[in-house]
Amino acid sequence: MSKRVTPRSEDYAKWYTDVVLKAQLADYGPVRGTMVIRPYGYAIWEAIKAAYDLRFKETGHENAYFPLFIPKSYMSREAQHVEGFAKECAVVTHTRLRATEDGSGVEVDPDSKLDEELIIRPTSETVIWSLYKQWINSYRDLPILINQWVNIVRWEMRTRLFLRTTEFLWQEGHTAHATKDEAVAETLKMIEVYRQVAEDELALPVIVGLKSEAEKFAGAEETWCIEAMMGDKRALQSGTSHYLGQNFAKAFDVTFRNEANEEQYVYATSWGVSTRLIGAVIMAHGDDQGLRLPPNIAPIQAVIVPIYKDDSRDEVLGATKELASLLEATGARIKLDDRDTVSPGFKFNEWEMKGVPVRIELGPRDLKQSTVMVARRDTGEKLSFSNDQIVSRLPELLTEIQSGLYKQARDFREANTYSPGNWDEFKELMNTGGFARCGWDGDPLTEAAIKNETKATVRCILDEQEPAGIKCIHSGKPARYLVIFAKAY
RNA sequence: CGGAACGUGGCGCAGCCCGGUAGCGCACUUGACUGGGGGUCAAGGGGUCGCGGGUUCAAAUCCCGCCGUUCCGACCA
Repeated sequence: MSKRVTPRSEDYAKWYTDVVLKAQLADYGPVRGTMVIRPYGYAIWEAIKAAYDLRFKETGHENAYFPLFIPKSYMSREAQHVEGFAKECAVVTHTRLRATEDGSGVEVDPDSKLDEELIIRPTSETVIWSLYKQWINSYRDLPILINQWVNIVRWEMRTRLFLRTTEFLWQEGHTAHATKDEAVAETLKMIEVYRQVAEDELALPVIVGLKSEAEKFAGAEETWCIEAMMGDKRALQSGTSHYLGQNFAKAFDVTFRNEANEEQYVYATSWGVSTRLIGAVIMAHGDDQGLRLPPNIAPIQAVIVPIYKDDSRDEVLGATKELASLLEATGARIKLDDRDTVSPGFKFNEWEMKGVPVRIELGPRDLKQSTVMVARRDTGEKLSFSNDQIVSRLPELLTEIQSGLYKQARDFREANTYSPGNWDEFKELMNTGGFARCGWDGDPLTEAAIKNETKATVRCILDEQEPAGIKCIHSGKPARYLVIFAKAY
């Protein structure tokens, strides 16, 4: 493997894969479409997870765990749901192996065939609603506000590390409510939580909107989403929150008695974000040196690299250890890279590849002057600070980098968001890349035609209100919605 | 599932056309020198050439079959 990553301008897809592999975030698993999340990548996931989990709990949700296996028959209860997921379900048909007769290996034991096959969850609405049926009898049992952090399997044809893999990690919230208003409010509350954490913690500017009929979740009445622009100007759906109406309650016959002693179906929501967010962070912030991590989710916020010759070694190492504990006392996540086996130049490149926001160099020169050299990953700037300064400046520096990365990504999105005036301009824009903010007549046939001609899809509907005086970019009819069109991952 | 390419030390590749001792770079091991942007020199270790069959005195190389992977489409968080 070469030392550098493929430049983004040369081959964006290859750049992405290079960064994932060289920053040691993930590796390919032995089964097609699977990935191994390596410790550094998993640490990023843990930070993202912690940020979301905190907000979920603050908004009244509890974590639980539902089984991986779902009876096949459950999948067919909700008509749209089965249509949406049937083609990508992994199915368990047998329960054991046996040695082959010639002893050369193992084979499926035909005697162990299951009467009813099991589906490995592609999402858990069905299994969860089969339990909610048992748990809900009265309005006094509502609302139920449950979340789970789990792995799921969707047998995709083509996969890409973090963005689309056969198995991935996510969280899925599943709530049950007595009224439509309450369920709709929950749906909106959670998309707002998604927006906040994406923007405040991942420094990922997102657009909040509603999915079109074609793009919404299989089984939902309405799907709300957050959409982000990646470094190649394509869109990435980064989180979704669904208002499910009474669809699953009806499919699983979940009713309750309201205060007037009337039997009613329960209203539902579900919402999820996945390890795909790691892909979003990589593509929103990464550059040709590798990853650039927002300090709030960086496993290491500042790395200290000692620089010494044999005669200065003990003195420098002593000083860096002291500095490390001073900086740790500020609450920052610090790594002292005291490996003696690689050169400082190697460490610089390695930590830049891994996106550590701040690098602090300390060598004999600094020792004499009581200073340190500080390099910012976001701007590449190198600055000299006195020993005292760095301790008070580091927290500020991390805050600046956090907001700087957000601002860079938002400016990039704004600079690449256009309002094309006619169909030719639209087509040209979809060729060169970017978001198109324009009118759409709301007709699924128009949407399909646009996708067919340009590969662009409705990323989200910005406002449910009919926009005055705006025409559909494709049909020229009065627009039903103001939307964002873009090519998406 | 349609189109294309590729399977050779851990990784990336050359060798194949034209059959005859399996090679290069990176990585790895040991030592010395080095150390402020991916170090230098020296000495080492490691390969059933994806699997199965065929042709041949002889197969990484030619032929047939299978398996796998990647890329491009359709599908998708």
